[in-house]
Amino acid sequence: MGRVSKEQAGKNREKVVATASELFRRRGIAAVNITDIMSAASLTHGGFYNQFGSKEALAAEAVEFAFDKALEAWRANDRGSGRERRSRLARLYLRSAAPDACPLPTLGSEVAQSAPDSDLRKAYADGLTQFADLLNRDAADDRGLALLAALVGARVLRRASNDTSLADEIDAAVIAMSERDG
Amino acid sequence: MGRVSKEQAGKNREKVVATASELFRRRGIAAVNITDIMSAASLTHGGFYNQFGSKEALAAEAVEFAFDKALEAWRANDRGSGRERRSRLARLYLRSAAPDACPLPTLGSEVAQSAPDSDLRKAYADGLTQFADLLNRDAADDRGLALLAALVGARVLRRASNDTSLADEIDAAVIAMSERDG
DNA sequence: TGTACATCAGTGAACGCGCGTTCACTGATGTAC
DNA sequence: TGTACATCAGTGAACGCGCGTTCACTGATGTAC
Repeated sequence: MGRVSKEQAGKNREKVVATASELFRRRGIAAVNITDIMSAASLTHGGFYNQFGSKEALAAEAVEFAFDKALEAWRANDRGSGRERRSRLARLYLRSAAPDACPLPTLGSEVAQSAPDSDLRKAYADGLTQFADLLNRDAADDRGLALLAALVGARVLRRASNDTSLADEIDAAVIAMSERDG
Repeated sequence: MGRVSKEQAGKNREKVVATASELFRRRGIAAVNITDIMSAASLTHGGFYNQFGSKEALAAEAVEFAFDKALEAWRANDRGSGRERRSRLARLYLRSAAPDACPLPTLGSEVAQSAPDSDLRKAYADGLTQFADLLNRDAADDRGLALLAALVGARVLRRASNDTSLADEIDAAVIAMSERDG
């Protein structure tokens, strides 16, 4: 194919990050290989190391990207205050599908396995802080933090079980909590 | 070493399951290899397939074992009712360390990647149902389910972030919720 | 109860596959004159 | 503005390592007589 314009190369790079971000959120980091990512971005795997230092470096970027998208969706729906605000955000969170989904539940355990000072871990911790701040912003106590934990847990449990009806019950219970507990 | 008595072989098998159960809860399934498990149980890796069909088969058994241990700890502390009962169980849950810890947060995403009809998934789903039933037992509504989600989320987030103080805050918020929300 | 043989738990080396990473190569882009 | 050369994004084959799994072997246990 030969060399490609700088502009095109930049676009390709962005596409790889966005693609990886979605694949990682859907299937986890370890379960997705470089070839998967590159071919989903319409490239071949060999060129990967022209753009990224390693798979983990890409993972860190992809996680940052994922948080940006997820937080963006939250900010776009950030109206009102207190209980009403939290329950709107909770509903949004539990409904959002892969491309907009939050990486907190999906990638938690893989991040837990990465080195304590890795960029991946930093990206995750940073995203967590932003979510926590946003959700807890207008609470006198820590209701927002408890809700965040419940949201993350609800998604973890839904993904792992194939019992959709129990997962639906859990979601409903978390939303009910957000409406009650204000 | 030569053949070993049936009784000893049985003990060895149990030890492998118990060891694997702890290692998996601590580090996840993929991050622990057969050699790790067998040598932690004072055996060599070659004998593994005398006792187990595959790593995943062991994982399913180890997860069952883990749920048994975790549920046992809960049942031993199951007193009172309503809000008070739930908050006691919540405290216990958030404090328990690896050998007694619940597999729900740690193994969620690896289970999510396993085949829909795998024994691993069944073991996980079964454990989830038991936890849900137990915690939600005496609630008129689904408060127990919301709390379970929050407990799982709190542990996922603690493991993934190295920000201990935020994790502590989240735990406190979940406990506060369990005390308030009764 | 003792003896000969079969079984099979455990050992350690080896196999094979998947995957992250490297490398020689291509040819269009970017640059120097 | 055109031409010659250098650069480097992308390609596809190959490398090397880790790990699940297999296998030939050992020798104590279990069993048949």
